[in-house]
Amino acid sequence: MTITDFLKDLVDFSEAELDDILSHFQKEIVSKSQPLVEQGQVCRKLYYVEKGIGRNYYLNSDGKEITQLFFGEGRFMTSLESFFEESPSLYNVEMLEDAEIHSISKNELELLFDRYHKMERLGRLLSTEMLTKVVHKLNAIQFQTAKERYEYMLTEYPDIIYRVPLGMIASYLGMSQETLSRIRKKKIRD
Amino acid sequence: MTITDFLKDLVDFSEAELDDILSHFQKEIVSKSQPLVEQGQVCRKLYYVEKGIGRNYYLNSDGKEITQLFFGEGRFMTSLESFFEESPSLYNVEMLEDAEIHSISKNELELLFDRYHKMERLGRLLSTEMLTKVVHKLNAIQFQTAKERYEYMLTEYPDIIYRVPLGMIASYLGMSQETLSRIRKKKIRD
DNA sequence: ATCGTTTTTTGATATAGGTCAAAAGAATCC
DNA sequence: GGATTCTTTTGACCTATATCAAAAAACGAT
Repeated sequence: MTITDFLKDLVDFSEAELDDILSHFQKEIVSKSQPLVEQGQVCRKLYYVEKGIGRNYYLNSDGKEITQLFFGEGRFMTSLESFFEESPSLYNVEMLEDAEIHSISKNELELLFDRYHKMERLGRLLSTEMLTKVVHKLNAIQFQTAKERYEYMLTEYPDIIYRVPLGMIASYLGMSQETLSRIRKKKIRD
Repeated sequence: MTITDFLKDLVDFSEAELDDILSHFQKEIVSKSQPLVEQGQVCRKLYYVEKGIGRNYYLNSDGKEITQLFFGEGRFMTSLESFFEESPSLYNVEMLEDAEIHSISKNELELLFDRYHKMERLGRLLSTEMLTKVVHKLNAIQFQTAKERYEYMLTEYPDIIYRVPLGMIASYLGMSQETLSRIRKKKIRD
């Protein structure tokens, strides 16, 4: 879904408003694995994912990559806290496929928030939506077995599960890659 | 912190705006354990917690209570998805102490969002803040040992940890009450 | 203060899922 | 199209934490 359609769907901007808003976004073509943000840097941009899948991840104390969130097409992606509070990012952000994204800096975004009541609404709606998604995930992780967590992933992100390496999904679901591999095998047999 | 001070701190409302906004909230005195929302009902209100601690929780398939989130003083509390999407709540919501809260219905809130650009901003800021908190928790839960999760709780919610029963904290942290009891005992010895 | 209820602790035992290591299978590159 | 690298699977073993059960402690109401 193009960013234009996405914005129109959520809030009924006028043509003029929409044009102005879109003019503050930059289209970027990025290739697979090219880092957009690195752990320790301040994340300066918010991205809309038009094509591709992104993720943010960090290296734990054993140097293992832990995927925190995936961002599919039609989602806004950033290193949340870093972007909004201009603090060093705890996460790396990257695209997992060659991708087309649209970026906007914090200043430009704030400017749009100031200028348009409707833009502020858009921000609120997106933030609330994201919040409910994260709460869902939290629920899945907090008290479910490895098998149930995999099933949650299957229903919630069927598009993503077959497009990214197993190890990333495993860490996203809070289990080892070996465990996920065994679960998946057992699933297929059933 | 009173709701008035809280709102003023976040966004610079004029006196008139603030008066109008506050007039849409109802002050409620609720006693401990009195249910505000029950699993299956639609949650009709958003609450500001002025005094007391609230939580939302659900009963899992074994009938055990799982606490999902705590809401301390100065926080907005609701059954998130239920309130915004008017869907049956997955959670029960209650106060854990005799409490003073301020409530607003979805219609009145939407009315304020429509009326004031600044109100919309308030909503966005609160939602974003909540989002980062939940992401933090997710992080803590996803890959940390029981001991580390307890330490996260100590630093993130030192006020809450000594005011609510152990079992609720244990389920909030995704571990059994026995495990939390043993961890805490060991901590004291060090 | 005392009885009943709720919460916390403790001990014994069980198990889901982790870790390590190696093999098998895919994908990528010259 | 084989060599190299990356990803997934498999097996053996181990550990953190769950579960069960019962005692101890704390809390609340009369």
